[in-house]
This record gives sequence, structure tokens and C-alpha cells, in this order.
Amino acid sequence: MKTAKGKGPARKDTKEALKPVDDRKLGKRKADQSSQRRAAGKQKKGQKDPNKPKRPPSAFFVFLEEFRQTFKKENPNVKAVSAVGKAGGQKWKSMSQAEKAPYEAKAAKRKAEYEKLINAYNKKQDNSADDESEKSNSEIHDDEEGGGEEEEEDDEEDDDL
DNA sequence: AGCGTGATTGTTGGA
DNA sequence: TCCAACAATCACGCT
Repeated sequence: MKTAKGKGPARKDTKEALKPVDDRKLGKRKADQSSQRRAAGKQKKGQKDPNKPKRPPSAFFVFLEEFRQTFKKENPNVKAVSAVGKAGGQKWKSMSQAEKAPYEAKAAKRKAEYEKLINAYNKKQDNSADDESEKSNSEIHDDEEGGGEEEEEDDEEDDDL
């Protein structure tokens, strides 16, 4: 199953259909977020791999990065990250899929790079037995042309909503 | 002095 | 298949 790249986990389709509202918070996330930073800041018990690539930012985060700058410009007095999160989240939902399309496309790129990083990371893990140096790069062919960056496929489906 | 937290949604990974 | 945790940010507060 390809987990439907654009649709995401089946849970969304099922649950969201039943609960179109953003009740996804489940009330557990709050507590989780607390430990979230702890784990991230202090890393998990055995996750002491500084080379391990972090998860790619979702389209929302990509949009949020830009939104943060705009938000700060509009509200230089507001320094609360939560404010940006709320405003960003609200606007994000207000945006149409077409608007989110470019962000999703960028997020897709991040994900692609993430997979590549993970691949290299996995290779590294294998080589880390001897030495985590870069010598094993011979396996990794990084013939990635930074200049020859092809544009995203403009495959936006205009579904009227 | 230093790190945890708060808030957003999405995505990935593990069970 | 589904749940849970984590991705950035940034100033403030508590230990």
C-alpha cells in the first residue's frame, strides 16, 4: 500500500470523516508535548545519533516558517510561539488546497531528501561498526545537481470546495 | 545559568 | 491498521 502520499494515514479518512472537526487532539497530545521537548532536547535513551536526520517538516511547517516571518512583521510585539501556531493553524485551515499545494510540494521535497538522508544514515549505521567516518560514502552516489533543480509537477487538481 | 514549555498540524515510524 | 511521538520557534519561568 502506498499510504496514499497525498491522503496520508487511512485513519484520517475514517476518523476525519466521522469527526471533521479538529478533535484530533484527543486530549493526550498536551501531555505528550511536554515530554516531547524533553526527548528532543535530551534525545531518547539510545538515540544519541547526532547524524540521524530529523523528520521532514510537513507542509504546515513549511508554511509556518514563512508565516512566522509575516506574523512577526504584523505583530512584532507578539513573541509567543503559541500565538504564531494558533494564527498559522487557523489560517492554514482557511487556505485552500491550491494554496497549500506549493507548500506540500516543498514538503514533498523535504521528505525526499529525508529519505535520502535516512538511507545514508542507515548505511552509516552499518559502517559505524568499524568507523562512522565518511569513507563509506563510496556507496552513496551523491550526483545531485543543485543547479538542475526541476520544478515541481504542477499536478494540482482543481476540486471545487 | 540552563533547559523545559507552550501551540499549531502534518508526517513518519513503530507496534 | 492505528496510535503516539516528534518536527520549528522563541521568549519566559522555574529549578
